Amino acid sequence: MSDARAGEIVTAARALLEGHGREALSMRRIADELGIKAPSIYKHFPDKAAIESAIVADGMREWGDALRSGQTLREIAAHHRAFAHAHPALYELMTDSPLDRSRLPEGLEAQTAAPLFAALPDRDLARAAWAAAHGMVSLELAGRFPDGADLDGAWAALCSALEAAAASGA
Amino acid sequence: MSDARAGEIVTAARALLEGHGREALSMRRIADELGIKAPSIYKHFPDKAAIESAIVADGMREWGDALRSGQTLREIAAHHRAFAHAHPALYELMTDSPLDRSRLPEGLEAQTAAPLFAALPDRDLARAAWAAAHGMVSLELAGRFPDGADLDGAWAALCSALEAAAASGA
DNA sequence: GTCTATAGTGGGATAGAC
DNA sequence: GTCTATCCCACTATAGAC
Repeated sequence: MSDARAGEIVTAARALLEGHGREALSMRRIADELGIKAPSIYKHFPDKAAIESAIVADGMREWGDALRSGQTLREIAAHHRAFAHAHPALYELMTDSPLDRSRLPEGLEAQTAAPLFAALPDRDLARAAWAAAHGMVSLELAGRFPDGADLDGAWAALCSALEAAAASGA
Repeated sequence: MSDARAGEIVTAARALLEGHGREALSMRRIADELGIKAPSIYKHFPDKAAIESAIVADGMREWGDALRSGQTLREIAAHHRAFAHAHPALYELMTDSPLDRSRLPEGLEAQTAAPLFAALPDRDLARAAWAAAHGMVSLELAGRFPDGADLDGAWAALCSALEAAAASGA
């Protein structure tokens, strides 16, 4: 499971996910991408979920890195947004179902969230901020805002509200 | 398409969606529920998407009704949350993909959103609030908050921040 | 570590008889 | 307006040969 081929499989799977969307993430297509047959993959991973978990783990590491490169709430929010837009299918895979924490490296989830809790020490407000940013991103990705909507304006309003709350509530 | 049978098909489809989740929403299972065969459905609807659109339209009407029964931002948020928890699979169907507005009654989307814009006249802030509430709900439904997380507290923090912003920004 | 062959399950949709 | 029969597609996964 940690042979070189396993890495190639995860890389191919992620390329498929990011390049052709979530429904392209099938054992057959992953195998095609590598010039092998689907059953061969099972010599390297027990099932499809294991491949997805490996992709999610990679994604969360990169996501955490992106968030860590900001200090203020606005910067963190901007990095969150940019990451999601750069990797929309990956972002959805990472967020739209329960994390299988047993298949993820210990502490990875906390490490990813750390920058937000550093910027917003109040737990309730931090969770609200994480949800708000996730909501903005997922509605954007789902194409649910009207065509002319000023999304930069909505992000700015959101950040202002959260910053004010953090300043007053501390 | 507006015969009595069509209504029964939508009702059965929705019951399946809400009772057994999204993957249960198949032409075969809808037909089973009505004691007919799948091909018969095509005499009433051109394709599966048409049935889904009918479900979404019904859901949006009910959702709008729920939101309209609140005046303050807190009440509207509480109704939004309650609606989503009462109809999780329906809520996801309504929010996780682009609206096919051509298959939806004219003005329905605006009617659903109206209560929020009434409570928060600032468009940017209103969109941020809608996104934030959606983010809270979808992370809740996806089981993405830690087990002990105080979600009522996060909702309260969110509403406080938005109310304060509305009061100061007006 | 790859293959072929296959099991088993599900899906949307159409043609044409009645 | 319902049926049977069917087509075509897709998928995860396993067994066993090489």
